[in-house]
Parts: sequence; C-alpha cells; structure tokens
Amino acid sequence: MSGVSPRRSATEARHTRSVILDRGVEVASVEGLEGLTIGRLAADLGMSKSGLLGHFGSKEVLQLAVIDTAAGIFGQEVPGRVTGVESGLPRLRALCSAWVSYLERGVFPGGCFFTAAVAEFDDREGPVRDAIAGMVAVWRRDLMIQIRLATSVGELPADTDADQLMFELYGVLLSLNHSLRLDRDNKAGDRARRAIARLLGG
Amino acid sequence: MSGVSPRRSATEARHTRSVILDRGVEVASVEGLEGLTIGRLAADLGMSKSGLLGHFGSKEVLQLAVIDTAAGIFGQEVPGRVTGVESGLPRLRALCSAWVSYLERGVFPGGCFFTAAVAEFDDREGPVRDAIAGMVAVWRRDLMIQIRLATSVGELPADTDADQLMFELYGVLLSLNHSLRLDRDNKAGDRARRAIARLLGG
DNA sequence: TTAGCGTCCGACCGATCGGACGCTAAGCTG
DNA sequence: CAGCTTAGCGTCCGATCGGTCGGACGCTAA
Repeated sequence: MSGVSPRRSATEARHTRSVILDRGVEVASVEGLEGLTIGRLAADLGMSKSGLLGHFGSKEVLQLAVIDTAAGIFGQEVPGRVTGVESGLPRLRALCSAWVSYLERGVFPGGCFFTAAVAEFDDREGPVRDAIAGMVAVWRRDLMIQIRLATSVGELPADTDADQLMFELYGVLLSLNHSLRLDRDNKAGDRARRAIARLLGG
Repeated sequence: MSGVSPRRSATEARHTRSVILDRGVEVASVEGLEGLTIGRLAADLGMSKSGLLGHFGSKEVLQLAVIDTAAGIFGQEVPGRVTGVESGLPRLRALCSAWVSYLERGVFPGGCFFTAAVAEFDDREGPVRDAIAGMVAVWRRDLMIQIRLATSVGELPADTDADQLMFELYGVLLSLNHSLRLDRDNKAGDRARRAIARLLGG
C-alpha cells in the first residue's frame, strides 16, 4: 500500500519529490501550511520522516516548495484554461469564469489554497509569507493587465478605476470561497457569476 | 510583572477568566484558534498552565469561550455602534459603515477574527466549527433582516435579491480584510466604501 | 570489480503540546 | 473557631513536533 515504490535511482527521486509535493498541497489546503507536519505527511506516503525531509532540508523549504506546486496547479487550472482567448475584456471574462470554476470544482480539497494561506500567514513575516504574497500579486497583476487593456480599447468604460474593479472582483471570489467552504452553498457559483457579469458589464 | 494578581476570591476568579479570554482573543486572532496554546497563553499572563486550564477544563472549551468573547467584542464594535439608527436602509448603511470601520481600526490585532477562524476551521467538524458558523450566520441574518426591510419599504429596488446582495456585501468586506492584512493597503477602506455605496444605491 | 554518490531508513534528540494529579492557601459559612 | 470550597501552582505524563545522524542499499562511472 506504499505510495512510493522503493526505487533508488535519481530519476525516481524526482518522482518521489513530486509525489510528496502533490500530497503536501492537498494536506496543506485542508490543514494549513503549518498543520502540514513532516511526520504525518511521511506516514501518509509510507515513507520515513528523514527520507522525506532529505528532499527539502527543513519544513520551511518544504512549505515554499508546496506553495510553488500549488501555484503551478492554479496556473494550470485557471489561466491555463483560457489560452487562446483574445486579450482585453473577453480574456478577463474567461479568466474570471475559470476562476469561479476552479473553486466550484474544488481543485484543492480545502478550497482556494492561497486564500487559506493568506489567512494563515498574513500576520507573520518571513519567506513563506513573502512567497504567498508574491503569488497573489502575480495573479492580480495578470488580471489588472486585462482590465487596463479592456479599458484602453473601450471594452470597459473609460473612467474605470482598475484598482477598484480589481478590489471588487477579488471580493466576489473571496465571498464565493467563503460560501462554498462554510455554507456548502451550491447556489454561490451562480451568484458569483451574476456579480461578475454586473461588474464587467454583463 | 504578573498579569494576574494572586487573589483567590470568587469575584476575582471571574476577573481572571475575563483577562484570560481577552488576551486569548488577541492571540487567536493572530496565531489562529489552534495556534493559541495553553502554555504560551499562561506564560503570557504570568500564570501556570494548570491554573489557566482550571477555568475551562480543556482546550476546546477555551476555544469556544474565546469565540464567544470575540463575538461579544464584534457585537459591541459593530452593531453596538449603530444603536438608535432607524431600521431599513439607514441601519443597513450604518452597519456596513461600522463593519468597515471595525476592520480599519484593527479591533482585533490579527484582522477580522471570524474571517480567520472560518479559514482555519471550514474543513473540520465539531463544536468549534459549529460555533464559528453560528456566529457568522447570526451576523448575516442581522444584515438580511435590514436588507429585506429596506426592500419592502421601497428603500431598495423591489426586485432586490437579498441573498445576492448579501453575497456581494460580504465579498466587499472580505476583500477589505484581505487588502488590509496582506497588502497593508490604506486605500482599501475607501474602495470598500465606494463598493458598498454602489451596492446600496449610493 | 570497485569506489563513490545519492536515496531512504531507523533510531534518537530536545522542545513543546494538551492534559492529569495532588497540593497549598485563601475566602465563605457554620 | 472549625470545616468546606476553590483558585491557582508545581510536577509529571504520553504524544508529537522539527530535525540530526549513521548506515544500508542501489545506481553509475572508472
């Protein structure tokens, strides 16, 4: 029943590492990045603590690698699903739609990985908080680019306040995550779509 | 340097209990309800673990008492600030305004206590999650009552979808908390006020 | 064939966790 | 005064935390 077959080659080591990270992302999205403990994760994968820690060296490095893996999954499940959509408002709409879908599908078993990570680390300092903040900043920048583009070509009103729109769009998605996780409200997705449609001139 | 004077009367015991809870709320809003540990909290207050635990019996009971205390503070800092405001839209506006102010003033050192608690416990089960969900439900019900009232007397459009409005209002406040905690963005309060004004027919 | 490297394990470390237990000492009641 | 209640303390416990260390094993290059 071991999740990791006991091979020892270098290529299999890379595989082991990715297995650790995939499972680590799942656990961290539910238990939090601090609740992700080395011993439990190792037992979960049928390996020893030291064998697991050998790939990273410290819990903090593991956390940073998990954040990176989660960012990769997010990038693949949200912006990765709208490749080919033309820039500006169509792309902005598609990104938001994929964002809603990502939460509805429950890509991470504990809801939005980064929302949970922000809530956990926003009061701390250090590389982990910086990494989380960086990922959020990148994603918001992607959206801001489309907002500004859509505004500049007239797809959104010329007096659109990009920061204000970003603030409100983000709120809709935070509210969606909140409703899905706390209330298990399956009508929340439709509400989010309605709110987005209104914000983007639906 | 002890935070709790070593008196032994029953009335002072109640005082000790409230000192524990006040500090517990502060710690929990930053470190989380699970990160609130009995030993550290006791050392923080200059008392022993067993002396502290004697007031509650278990960590879970302490967590529930902390949640209750936090709810009391919220009730005093948000709805408690709008007593006397007439029902309907004026009261709804005042509640939202107080809600924004509560986040801007940083009533809890770690941001909104309940937002953090929801993020931490939304995937678990048990009395702690239930207590958090209950507090959020009560607060939303308070707002919903004002939304429905405002709609029925024509202060809001007759076709107002109360659940939809609630969803979007909550999103604005979640986005505000997010911006304040992660970005330390002091312009977020104004953005929240603008968004609320638009939602409530500013 | 063998030396070296990298992966992984088992054992172990000090620290800290939640919690149990018995005790002291002070206030209340008779 | 005696006797009961109880706030709070000191000590101890098993479990678990992150992390270290030596060694076993297999692959690869010489």
